[in-house]
Amino acid sequence: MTKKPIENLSVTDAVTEKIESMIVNGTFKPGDTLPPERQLARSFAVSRASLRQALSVLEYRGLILSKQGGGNYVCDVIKKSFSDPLLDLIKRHHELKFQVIELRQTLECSAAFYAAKRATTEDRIVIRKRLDELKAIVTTNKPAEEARADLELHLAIADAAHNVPLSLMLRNIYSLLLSEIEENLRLVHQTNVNSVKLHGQHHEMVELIIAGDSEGARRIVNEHLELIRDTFVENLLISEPSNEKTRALLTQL
Amino acid sequence: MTKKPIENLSVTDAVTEKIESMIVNGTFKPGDTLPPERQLARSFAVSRASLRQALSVLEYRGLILSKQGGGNYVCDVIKKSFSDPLLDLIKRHHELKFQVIELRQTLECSAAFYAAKRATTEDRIVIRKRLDELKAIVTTNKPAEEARADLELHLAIADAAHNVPLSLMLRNIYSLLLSEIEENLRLVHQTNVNSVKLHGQHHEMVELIIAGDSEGARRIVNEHLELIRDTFVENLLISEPSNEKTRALLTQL
DNA sequence: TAAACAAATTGGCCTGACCAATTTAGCAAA
DNA sequence: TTTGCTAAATTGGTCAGGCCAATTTGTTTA
Repeated sequence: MTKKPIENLSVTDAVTEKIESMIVNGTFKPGDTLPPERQLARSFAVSRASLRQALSVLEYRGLILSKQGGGNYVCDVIKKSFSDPLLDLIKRHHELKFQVIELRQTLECSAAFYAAKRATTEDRIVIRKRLDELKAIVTTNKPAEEARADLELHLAIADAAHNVPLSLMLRNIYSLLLSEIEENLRLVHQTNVNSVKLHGQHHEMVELIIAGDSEGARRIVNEHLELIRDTFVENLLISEPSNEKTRALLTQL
Repeated sequence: MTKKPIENLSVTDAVTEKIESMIVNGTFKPGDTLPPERQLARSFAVSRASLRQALSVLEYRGLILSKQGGGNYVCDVIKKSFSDPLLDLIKRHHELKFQVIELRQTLECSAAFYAAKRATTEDRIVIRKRLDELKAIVTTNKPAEEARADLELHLAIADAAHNVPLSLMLRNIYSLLLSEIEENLRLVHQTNVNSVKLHGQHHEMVELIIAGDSEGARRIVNEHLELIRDTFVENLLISEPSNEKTRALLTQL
């Protein structure tokens, strides 16, 4: 006997699903205005408050748009919904981005440390290859591709650490920060000093890892991410110098 | 004259952002229960209906969880994003546990480092309280409760680091390792030397964090987890001495 | 000590009301 | 008729207060 999972839908959830399906199956078409809230609530036999809770979720999801005095409109462009709440959160809170970079620093330092200890011959070959590829791309001056190549190098190092959870976690962080990293690279390249420094660090960290100098590798990666972190903070200072959150951030350093 | 972009925030949206910020900046921590809706509404000077609309969006986004009669809880957001595949993996592959402990070591060292730098007065009070609770429980000789109290102390330290992703990640690791930690404690207590050492470390790490000695805190936590890691390995050696994976593990140290 | 009950707490839901933005209808002027 | 303005109706935004049901908490009882 297959036990049916108890239907634990709240009134609000039920209404949300109902309206959603009516939009999906074409009862309400994009651009349409929904019936007035009072009428809609009556037709669903729920209170206007519950209906409005449902509508607010639908609006957050980008399915409808509410205009005071106007009505509730079905959006013609279904906004891509964030499947990942954390990603969503980080996009809107800069101080979290800083924290993620900090976390990245923590994890990468360890990754380099263990990579220097445990990298196999194949690992070393891959790491060196990624470094060469990065160097080649740098000369073409294409920030997006460089960001990707940059990440590939760091990823190769992470994998060489032979710690699955560690490398999984870093992958997640990279995907979170990809656009951020592009932006940062652009900024780093505005000052030649930093640009040279960054590439020097890449070279050095690879050498140290391949040489098996775990403490040295940890140190150089720490410096590397220090530079990245500082660039990010500078970026913030330029774009939002007097922002409250920005100032709060600075007190933590 | 800088024209301010018109603040078109509805009451509901403003409340949503407010609560969200309070979660992000640590006013409400994962697992916390929010104040009752009526009280929260009063403190924001909005109606309960508006507050509830905000809460419903936050719940949809997976930031909080409402339980009728219970309260509104702050979720461990990260479960949905960072560690979902990770959790799966580790449950099915025992050899990953060692790597998780290693990851824990990495994360906790950083947590202690930042906690020493950033802990507020309240943080310090909580940390000291957790230590006292742990000490009290140690005398009762109940491994399960001691494991929980142990984790609570480490958790308090993680929270004091004021890095949301870091603390979320550690929470997941703890939940993953809870049973493992109990087992380890049992083992540690079989030798009085280690037992005394462990509790001494707890005491010392709290003192160093409260004193603001970030490097010292990092060092002592590293030693602490080194001891834990070694105990785990010894445990493996006892239970599966000639296991292939066990032997492979030893070559990595 | 532990189990069972009762009270207080808390979220879920509803009704009805008022305000503010928008739309609509009506009317007057060109 | 057309245009432009104004007032009324419509509609979403918010609030206040109330009742119900699930949960938690404290107390009593076996």
